Amino acid sequence: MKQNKLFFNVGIKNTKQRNLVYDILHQSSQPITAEEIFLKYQELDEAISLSTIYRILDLFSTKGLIIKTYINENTKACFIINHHDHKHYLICKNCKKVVEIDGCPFTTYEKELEEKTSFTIQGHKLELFGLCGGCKDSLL
Amino acid sequence: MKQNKLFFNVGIKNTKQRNLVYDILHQSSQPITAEEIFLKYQELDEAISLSTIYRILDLFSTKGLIIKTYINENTKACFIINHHDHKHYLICKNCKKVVEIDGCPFTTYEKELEEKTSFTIQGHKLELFGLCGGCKDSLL
DNA sequence: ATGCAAATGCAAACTATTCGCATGTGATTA
DNA sequence: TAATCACATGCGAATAGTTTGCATTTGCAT
Ligand SMILES: [Mn+2]
Ligand SMILES: [Mn+2]
Ligand SMILES: [Zn+2]
Ligand SMILES: [Zn+2]
Repeated sequence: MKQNKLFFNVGIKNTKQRNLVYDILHQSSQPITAEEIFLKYQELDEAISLSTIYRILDLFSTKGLIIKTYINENTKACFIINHHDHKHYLICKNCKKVVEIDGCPFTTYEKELEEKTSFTIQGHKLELFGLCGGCKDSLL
Repeated sequence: MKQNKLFFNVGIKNTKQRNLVYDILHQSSQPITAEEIFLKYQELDEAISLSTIYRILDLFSTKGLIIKTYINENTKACFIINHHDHKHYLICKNCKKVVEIDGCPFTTYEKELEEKTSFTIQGHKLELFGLCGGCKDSLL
């Protein structure tokens, strides 16, 4: 099997399953669930065990290749390629569309808060929700 | 049983279980899970079925008496009394302490975003995480 | 090519939550 | 106060998402 630079760099083995799961995540513009990956995998006429997908997603997460997130008050975990840029999402409550927001509205706020609370702030999660342009119109 | 004004107002029956679950939520300063409620209920030498707790929490949520939230990237749902004020939380990654932040850093930001994205924004969820004062010290 | 640690597949376990159904209870009415 | 009845509860079973144990297979260093 052709060496995978990405996997080699983080010190994990190169397998057919990992390559394909990575490709699927890479081609997805939105966060996707383990089961969605499973289904896309099958569409490519390949077989994989769902537990292998979970193990791969876990590994990718700890190696920092992907981000695990619970979007949309959901019970299912979602995964997305880690582009190493800080992103937030806008989620349509009606059609569940997820739109990336660029930029982050916090710059000074976290500093203020650190002083007020004596916490050291390491990160945050911001999710905005509402109705997208399309749904707004169709719900008239 | 003494009439419960709060329950009467939202048109639901007054039961021992509902009263006690409400009290437990009311006395908790932090969001708590169904199971935590179950355990506190038992500490009061009362018995209840866990499924009844889930049904009560569901009812309280739809009646607007409480808020269901998935805090801390957690797989379990948490519940807290609805004080009808907009709150955010600061969560310690080490000890899991949850601290309320007063105020909300967004005022103009949502408007800007509506223009940029054509979404109608109806709400948002912001969670900040880091280390609390105590944990910062003890992790030296 | 060989050996071995690590990855996979499968089934079973697990956790949080929901549901069906028999029984019990609170609110309304007489 | 007693009768009524819709609705609340308890119990166990079902479900959804995820994890784990173990036998088998595979990638990679030698
Ligand atoms: Mn941000
Ligand atoms: Mn806010
Ligand atoms: Zn939409
Ligand atoms: Zn702490």
